[in-house]
Amino acid sequence: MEQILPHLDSVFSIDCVLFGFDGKELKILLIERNEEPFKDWWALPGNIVGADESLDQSASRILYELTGLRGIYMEQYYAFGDPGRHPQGRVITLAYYALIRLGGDKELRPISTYAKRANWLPITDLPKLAFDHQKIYDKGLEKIKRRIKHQPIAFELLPEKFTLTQLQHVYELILGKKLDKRNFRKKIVSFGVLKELDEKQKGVSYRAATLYRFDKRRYAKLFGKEISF
Amino acid sequence: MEQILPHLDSVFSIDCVLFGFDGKELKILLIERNEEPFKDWWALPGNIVGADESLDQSASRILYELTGLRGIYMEQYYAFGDPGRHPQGRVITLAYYALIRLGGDKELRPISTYAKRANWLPITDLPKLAFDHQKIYDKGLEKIKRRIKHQPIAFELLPEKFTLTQLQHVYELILGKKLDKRNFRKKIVSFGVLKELDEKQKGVSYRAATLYRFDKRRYAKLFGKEISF
DNA sequence: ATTACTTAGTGTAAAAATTACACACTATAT
DNA sequence: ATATAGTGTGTAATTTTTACACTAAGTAAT
Repeated sequence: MEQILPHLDSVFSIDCVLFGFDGKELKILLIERNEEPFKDWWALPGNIVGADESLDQSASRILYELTGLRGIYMEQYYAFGDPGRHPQGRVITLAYYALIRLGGDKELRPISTYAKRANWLPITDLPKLAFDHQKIYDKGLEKIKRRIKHQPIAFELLPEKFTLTQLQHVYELILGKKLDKRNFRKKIVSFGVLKELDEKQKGVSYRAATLYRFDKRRYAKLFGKEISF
Repeated sequence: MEQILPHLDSVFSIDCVLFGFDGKELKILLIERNEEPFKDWWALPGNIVGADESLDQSASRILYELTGLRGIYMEQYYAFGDPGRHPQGRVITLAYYALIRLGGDKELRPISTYAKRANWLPITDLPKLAFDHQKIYDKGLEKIKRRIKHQPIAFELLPEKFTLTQLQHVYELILGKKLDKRNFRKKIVSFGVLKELDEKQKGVSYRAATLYRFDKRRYAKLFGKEISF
């Protein structure tokens, strides 16, 4: 990424678009840069790929260093490499996205040193981003919009046990449109990858909803068949 | 790519999976390597990204150098960068695919010098490939299988004027299954991106089929709506 | 205990899309 | 004229999608 600038002909980095969901809003993790260029700007977190790492390993390491999280579903989605994208030299960057549930049990570990601070900012109100990071983010959002229609990625944003209303909420946020409650339930249940639990939601001041869990086993068996929203 | 090996810490290259269609079979372009490592093996054509090129420009240049073709629909789809993928050092490569119609008017220009020869080989009978090129190819095929369901890429494999039977043939080859003729026609026509011409097929020894053309303008207007096979 | 409030949870009918399926037509070659 | 090979077309049954509104269940306040 951009915070370290060795004097090489070209640098290969990974930038991460970390989508977080706190139960209400979709957010992304941004850092405020402490160095030129783009000092004081917000930027996507990223880093340089290590010599002996695979790309996925590198992405996992970077995610870990920035958030303390492991075992997160993460996927590379596009390489950005315009010669002018970095003012100080050729930096080709590979973009990954990850989906993370926020709040709840463990708080995210504070971030590495190269930034003034890091913050989860709601995607509805993002600041101007450094470099071509707006473009990287845009493409990432586009990507998960498509992917959520065919892959069970929404569950990554939710706690292990969730209600159908919460799940619907995630779909609505990512797709950017309201869905019909009855039709949503009919369809999502018909995929057969949800396990209805005997438990109910707790701590709400109204009728508690049934909790569900994503059933990875049954999903694995479906392989080949396509989910389609 | 792999034929040139400057003594740098890491090298960034582009490899191309060029799918070609000759009216009968799906083929890909392979080169026979003339140098170690993997001397005499078949490999995907590729090259190193130039210092002042964007990634897409670089891919276009490489395609042009290898085939003499310009203006081909081409898209990056995955970066491969396992530390061990190249025996002589770290080479991160970005894979692009392109779809090309073979035969007909202009023959492909012969290939650069770094290979003994280049050949279009049917995908049903591929040799062992150098490096991790089998993996790159597999992922590329997977990619176009998905993409052909939502994007009008099949037309890139056909001449400008084509029959519905030829179009169906392309879909069947890529999807790897037979389709019903009447249903296929109903659906593909319903998308509204085909222009029926007044011309008929020529040179066949049976009833000549009507020719169609892909209507880019009407497709552009559809943007937002999804084609779905 | 009654009431007010808030979200959970459910069914159906109409419309649209998908599937399965077979034969007559047309051009050419002999 | 006849054989041949691929073109081009319609419909009925099934499945999927859409649109739509009320009762049930639990909590909170009185």
